[in-house]
Formats: sequence, structure tokens, C-alpha cells
Amino acid sequence: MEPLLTDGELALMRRRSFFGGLDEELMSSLLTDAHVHQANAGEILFIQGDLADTCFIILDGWVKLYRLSMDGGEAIVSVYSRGQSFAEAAVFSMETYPVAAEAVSPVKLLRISREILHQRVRENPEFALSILSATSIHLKQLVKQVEQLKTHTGTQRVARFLGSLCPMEDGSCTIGLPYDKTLIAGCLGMKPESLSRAFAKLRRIGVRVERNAAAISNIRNLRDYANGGDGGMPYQRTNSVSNRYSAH
Amino acid sequence: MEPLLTDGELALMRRRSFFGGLDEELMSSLLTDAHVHQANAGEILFIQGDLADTCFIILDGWVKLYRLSMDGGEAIVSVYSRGQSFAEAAVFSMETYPVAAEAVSPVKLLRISREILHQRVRENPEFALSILSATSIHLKQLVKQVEQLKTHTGTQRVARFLGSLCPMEDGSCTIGLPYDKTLIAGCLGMKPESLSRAFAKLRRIGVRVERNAAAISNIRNLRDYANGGDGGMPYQRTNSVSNRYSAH
DNA sequence: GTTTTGTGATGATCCAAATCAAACAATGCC
DNA sequence: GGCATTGTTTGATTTGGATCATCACAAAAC
Repeated sequence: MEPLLTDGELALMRRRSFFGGLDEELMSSLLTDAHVHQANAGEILFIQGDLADTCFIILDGWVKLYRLSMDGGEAIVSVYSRGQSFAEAAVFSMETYPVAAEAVSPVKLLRISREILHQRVRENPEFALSILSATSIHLKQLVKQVEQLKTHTGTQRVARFLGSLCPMEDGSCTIGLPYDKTLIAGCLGMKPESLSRAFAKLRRIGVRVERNAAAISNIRNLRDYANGGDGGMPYQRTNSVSNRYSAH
Repeated sequence: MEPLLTDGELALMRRRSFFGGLDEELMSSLLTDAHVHQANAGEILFIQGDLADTCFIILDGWVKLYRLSMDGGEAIVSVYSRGQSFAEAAVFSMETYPVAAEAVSPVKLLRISREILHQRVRENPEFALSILSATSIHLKQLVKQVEQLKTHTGTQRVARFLGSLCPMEDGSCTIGLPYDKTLIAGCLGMKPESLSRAFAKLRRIGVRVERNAAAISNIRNLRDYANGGDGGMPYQRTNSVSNRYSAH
């Protein structure tokens, strides 16, 4: 009955999902009511419009969330991997999922039902804060995606994507592409052909993509390109405007 | 000390913000700790990177949320109006606002502090569910926006925008544009010139925009155009795939 | 080994939207 | 009433990306 989670998987969830910071008893209570599910690549976990009765945490593999528009177009909203949760927001408040979910690799998932989540939130307000925190992060990611789509070219978004895969601040590195190029193109809101041409353009600034790997000669160059290439003064983060008005 | 809210404003908040469904005592407790703030058009409420210590509910007027990219570009994320809340998600979990907020008209706001919100959530789990519900709605709106940006042309997005302003399902109607065209263009991720040309294109399908008003001869036509014009089979909402797997 | 298949790259062309520029229209100000 | 300011339209041109078609190549299948 008890889900078969390795210590590594538990640590992963603590580190990357809303399980982080929960106390032991709440965590084990959630785990006893959760179910492990294995899915093959291509398997559909739910589609948009389905009753949102389950939230997921990925133990291994990759899942894409996407929306189908009325004329058949597919818009990939995000791709999640090990340790990340998705659909927590949907099980609270929305009656149906606003997106569809599909495994893009063999995947191992933890499923937690809507009833359990609501019950635990009612019992333990701290848990509500954890969930709120997780949905806040998703919200922030979407906001950034909207910004990227509205103000950057496809090639800039590709540069940013590659830059985000580099663990270090500066210098050069070689990174593995996390999934196939068709999926990367979809994530960035472009066609595979355009992605290919974007890679070609980036050769000028020292990016070499070969098969599954990208060699970046100068990470700073790449990030500069992603943020508008040359001259632009970098965004200055200030705190000065806040609290300008006190309540009256 | 007590914020001066009219009965109408209270009803508005109940109807459209996360105040809906709260019990009397929680609501009045929130109100006694909230502050009313008036801002002029153009006033900045906060900028991205500011410490997220306040959540807002709009009592009157319009507020735009936007992101500045490093090269100075502005990406409008959303525009909110009477009865809507914003930044509730940011005050939970994120230390800073991921967007900036600016009044685009004279605006009357209710401000609620981070401390109060956290405290009330801890005291009352039902309140947590209300907040989760509100952020879920914002999340869903962003997901839809990403879909629109990735799969629809500018003119289609304009058509959808106009369609969303029509209260009825079908027939013809004349609607007022809620804010100026520069702002509409920004919301839809296009330049004012392109918006103007999009309006011109829509004349073909019976849309006449004059000054501040849009006359739509056939709402169904407009919505069909927004969803991919002709032939496309409308999206079929099914429930069949869900719960395909029971936990094992 | 060869065929098959899926995936990625490249070329030619088309279309949507940005850009640059100029003409207007509306509004508020003195 | 002129006059600056801001918002809106229109035109000419360029750019980014989609589309359609073809080709190269590696992995898998026979």
C-alpha cells in the first residue's frame, strides 16, 4: 500500500516541490494517501477540460503541459521534470484543468487527490502557504514567458534558453539539451525549422550545437545577446519607489 | 481609521475578488487592517524587484502590470479593473514582485499588508482556499495569454479581445473600448500601428471602430475569426481520458 | 548488410508585424 | 482662438518567422 519511494526521491521532493519545509507527519500523511503512477512516453495524463481532481509530482522523467486551440494548434505552456509539481493550482478553485499534460519520456509520478489536498489545507494552514508558494513560482515563470514572447525574438529566446541551462555565471561550457529539438521549439513558441536557423545564427556568438549537446564559448556573450544584444543598459533593480505612500 | 467603503464597493469586492465567500467576521477583520489609497493616472504603485509586502484590490479605475526587460522593452502582462485583486500571489512565497504596477487612470485601491494576509491564512484555512482560488484564476489567464501569443496572429488576438467585451453570445452589438489603443496594443503584444491595421482588417468581417467605440455586426463571425477563421473543427471538450489509470 | 523511419538542416518563397516616417485628429493649455 | 501635446491612422520598407519542399543522416528494423 505504501508508495515505494527511495530516499533519493524523498530528498528530491523536499528540495524541489511544495513538500519542502513540511513537517514529517504532514509529509508522511500526504504520502500514505498518494499513489505512484508510471507512464510511457506519449501517454496523456489529462486533457484540458477534464475535472481537475489530481495534482502531480514528478519523481522521474519529463512532462509537458500544453493547450490546444480551437483550430487544432498546440501551444506548449511548460515542461516539468524531476522534483517538480504541476496542477496544484488547478485542484484548488478551478473545476477543470486549463491545460493538457503528456509524458514526453517514461515518467514516474506521484498523484495526490484533490480531496486529500483540500483536507490537509484545512487541517494545516502552513501547508496552504507551501502550496501558495508553489503556485506563485509557476505564476512567475508564466509572467516571464509572456515577457519573452512579447519583447524578444525567437533567436533571443533560444539564447536565453541555452543560457538558463548553463550552471555557471561566466566562461564557457558544454551542456546537454534536455529534450528533443521539436519540443524545445514548441516551448519557445517557434517552429523546428526556425529553431534550427536560430542555432545557426548563434554560431556567430560562439554557440555550436551538435546532436544533443551545445558548446558555448562565452556564456556572458550569450546572455547579453538574449537581453537585447549590444548597448542596452542592464535593468537596474531598485527598491526606492516602494512604500512611497503611507496609508492615510 | 476605518476605510471608507461604500456598500457598492463592498458588494463589488464580494462579487469579483477573493473576498467572495468569506464570512462576515473575516471580511471585516481584513477591512479594519486594510488601507485605502488613491493614485493618479501614471502613478507607479510598485516596480519589479520591490519587496512584495502589499496586495491590492481595485475599488475603482485601471491598473496595468508590466515587466521591463533588460533592454528597456515593456511587456504588459495584464490590466485589472474594479473589483479585481492583484499581487496576492507575490505576497506569498516570493520575496519581490515579479512585475511593476502602474495606475493607467485615477484609481482607488485597497491595500492589505503581507503580514495581515499571512496571519489570516494561518488563523483560517478557508481563507487560504480563497487566495488559492484567486491565484488560480490569474494563472489560467496567463496560460491562455501564452496560448494566444504562440498560436494566433495579432489580428486574431484583437478579434478575441473585442469578442470578450461583448456580453452576449451572438448577434450584433456596440461596445466601448475600456482604455486607449496604445494600451490595448500592449496587452495584445503588438505595436499601436499594428493594432490600427488589425482593426482595418476586421472591417471585412463587420467590425467598425470609431473613436472609443467598436460596432460589431456579427459576434459569431468575430469569434470564429479569432479561433482560426474558417473550417477548423471547434475544440471538443471531453472527459474521457481522465482517470484512465487507477492507482496500482 | 540494406531498408525504413524519425529527426534535423537547408533553401525558396510568402506573410505578418516591426520600423521609420509623415499626416491628422483630439485634447488641454495659455 | 492659436498652439503644444498626445494619441491614431496611413504609407513604404525591412525583418522575422512560417510554410513547403528537399535533403542529410543517424537510429532502429528487417
